[in-house]
Amino acid sequence: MNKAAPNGRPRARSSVTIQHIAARAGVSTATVSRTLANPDVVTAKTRERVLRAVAETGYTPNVAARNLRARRSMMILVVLPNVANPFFAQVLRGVDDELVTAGYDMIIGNLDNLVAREARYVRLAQAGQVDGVLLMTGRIPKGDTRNMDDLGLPMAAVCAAVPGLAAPQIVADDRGASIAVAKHFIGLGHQRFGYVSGLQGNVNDVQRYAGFLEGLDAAGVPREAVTYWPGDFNLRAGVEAARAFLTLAERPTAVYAACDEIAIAFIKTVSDAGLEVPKDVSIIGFDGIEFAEFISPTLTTMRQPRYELGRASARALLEEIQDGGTGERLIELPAPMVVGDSTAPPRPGR
Amino acid sequence: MNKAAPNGRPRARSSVTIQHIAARAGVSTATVSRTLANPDVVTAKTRERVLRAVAETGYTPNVAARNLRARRSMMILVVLPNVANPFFAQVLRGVDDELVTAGYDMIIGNLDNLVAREARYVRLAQAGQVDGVLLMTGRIPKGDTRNMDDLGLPMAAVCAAVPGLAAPQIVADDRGASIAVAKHFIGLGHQRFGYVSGLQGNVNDVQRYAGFLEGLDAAGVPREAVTYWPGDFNLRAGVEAARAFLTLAERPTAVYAACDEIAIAFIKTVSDAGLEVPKDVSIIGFDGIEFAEFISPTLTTMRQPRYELGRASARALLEEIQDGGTGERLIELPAPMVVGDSTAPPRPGR
DNA sequence: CTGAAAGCGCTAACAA
DNA sequence: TTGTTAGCGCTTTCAG
Repeated sequence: MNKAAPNGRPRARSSVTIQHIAARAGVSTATVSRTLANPDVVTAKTRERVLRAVAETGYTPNVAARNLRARRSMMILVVLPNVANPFFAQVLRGVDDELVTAGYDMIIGNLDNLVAREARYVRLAQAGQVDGVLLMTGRIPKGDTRNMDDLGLPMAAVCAAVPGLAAPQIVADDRGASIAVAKHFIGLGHQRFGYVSGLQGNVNDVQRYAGFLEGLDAAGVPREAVTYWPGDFNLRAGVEAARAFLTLAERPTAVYAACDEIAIAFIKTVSDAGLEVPKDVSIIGFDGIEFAEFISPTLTTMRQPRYELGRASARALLEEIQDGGTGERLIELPAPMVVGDSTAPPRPGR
Repeated sequence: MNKAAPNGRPRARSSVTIQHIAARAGVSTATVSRTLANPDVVTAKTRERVLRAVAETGYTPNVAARNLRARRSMMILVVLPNVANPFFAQVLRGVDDELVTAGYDMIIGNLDNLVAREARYVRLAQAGQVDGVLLMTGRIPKGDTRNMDDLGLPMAAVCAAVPGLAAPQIVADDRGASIAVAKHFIGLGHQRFGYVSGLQGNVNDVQRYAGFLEGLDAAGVPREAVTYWPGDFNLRAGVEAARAFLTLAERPTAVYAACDEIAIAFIKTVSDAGLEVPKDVSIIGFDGIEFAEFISPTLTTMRQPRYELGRASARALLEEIQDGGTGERLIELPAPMVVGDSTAPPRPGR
């Protein structure tokens, strides 16, 4: 038992080790280990004595020692673009629920949208700190010497597909949902369209834009009928796109936003400028965040099954860990439309 | 749960160890270790040889071994009520930013609002898995045998104060902010008030309600002039409170909501019922979430410095770890009012 | 400045 | 069924 360390030395922790338990129960350390890992393999009497000793002392096995010896950590690394983004918070809950049941915990690898931060987590993974990696970033984290996919570590991707990754990928059907958006607008009679993008180059954004164009194209809408405003996945982008929209002489009557935040900010901005939604302009968002139904007008949006995305991906990752990698496979969950009051036919004559 | 991969041994990880580096560089393992931990202590020539060997092999020290030997993990456990709550997501970003600079990573202990889940994380902490614990829950997690504060582990609390915890606590000034809310309403001329609570018994909620009453009391408002609606910190609570509000014959003209979600849902619900905000009823929320300024009318709210709460608490925890515990101390960050369009004087004659 | 050697606490062969 | 024993890969005295 070491005493209070003055200068940054490790303080006293749970100082009771497997040795103490062994001594107290009058058995070997191996028996203690067995009792804890596999109770049925020891006699009832032994088990009882060991467990009593454990209870009396409040013993908990040292994880570092166990990890070192057993070569596993029961930890999963979750790499995500930005912890502050509420979207991922929901997904994380699904991930956590699934991991906890399997006895795993999660380490958060927050990139804060900075590519430079990737290397840190590659290092962490390479150091044997985790048993698996869940990618929410849509790309393979780059390390100093090796990349995340070069570690022989079980992986899975969620939310954003990673091109060329040989691992399970669980994503929403961005393209299909976006085709549905186009169809919905077309069905209402719109003829001039706008798209406010998410982060440039983001896989989801690319898919959504592509799907939207595809859907419009199928209805014979020419590409020139679509105005594109670049953005990112934040509220600010909606404000800026709306301002650009307002300066237009001949405005689109139907705008598709890459996420709900953008859509909500767009609505707010054009409303403040005196336009009416949906009479003057219809808007559809993406994600189906909770706030969508608490603004006025309520937002028409494509609902991503965030919790289920989290669960499914965690489950897939656990399977990778257990089965040693059943490997590549793409699971696309549908993102159904939730119709709100932000969409309507265009004003006559528009 | 099974521990070993079905098909034999654990998969190949970073198989290069300090031994390999030592051999390759023609030095002892001790020298390799020193070079990596403290480069200045070896000669330039030695350093160069070791670092080359490291670079050539892509060697990364095994963390479990290091943890075991060094008795530290460079991991912080963050216990939070609910990962899915966007409020905490922001705080987490502050925490992460601070931890990363100090070389720490974080493990998320998500309680999912379930007290029963606490024990799991007490165990994790007791197992030496982390160097410190950050509590966002407003209570001390209870374990099977011991509680979180009984582990001799550095701790800090953030967002919600933990009564009787001998550790730094970093919170927003709920009480002071709520007094300001009362004053603001009073200044506008209101005389009948409502309060929609957060989760029953939650420290923050208790403080906010107390502060609100205190502020009203100071202005001579009798307790009967305040209607209380129980809730939790979710949108749904705002809907329910609003419905109750609508049934009242003589309605409050000023409502204070324990968080912005509640306020937003309240506004939506009463607006849909034909009332005008703020003409018929003024509303103030708490937190200052981003959406507050993107609804109509924009929300008056008390802005919590979420990112800063995260940073400050992480910093305090790191100090605890380094200084061996400077201990108990309460830091209250101000939560300034952001005035929106949801507050105004009551209609004449009300 | 460097090397030898002793473990950190635990698990898993292998014996008994 | 249980004990003995040999490490897992690393850091850190203690000598040299």
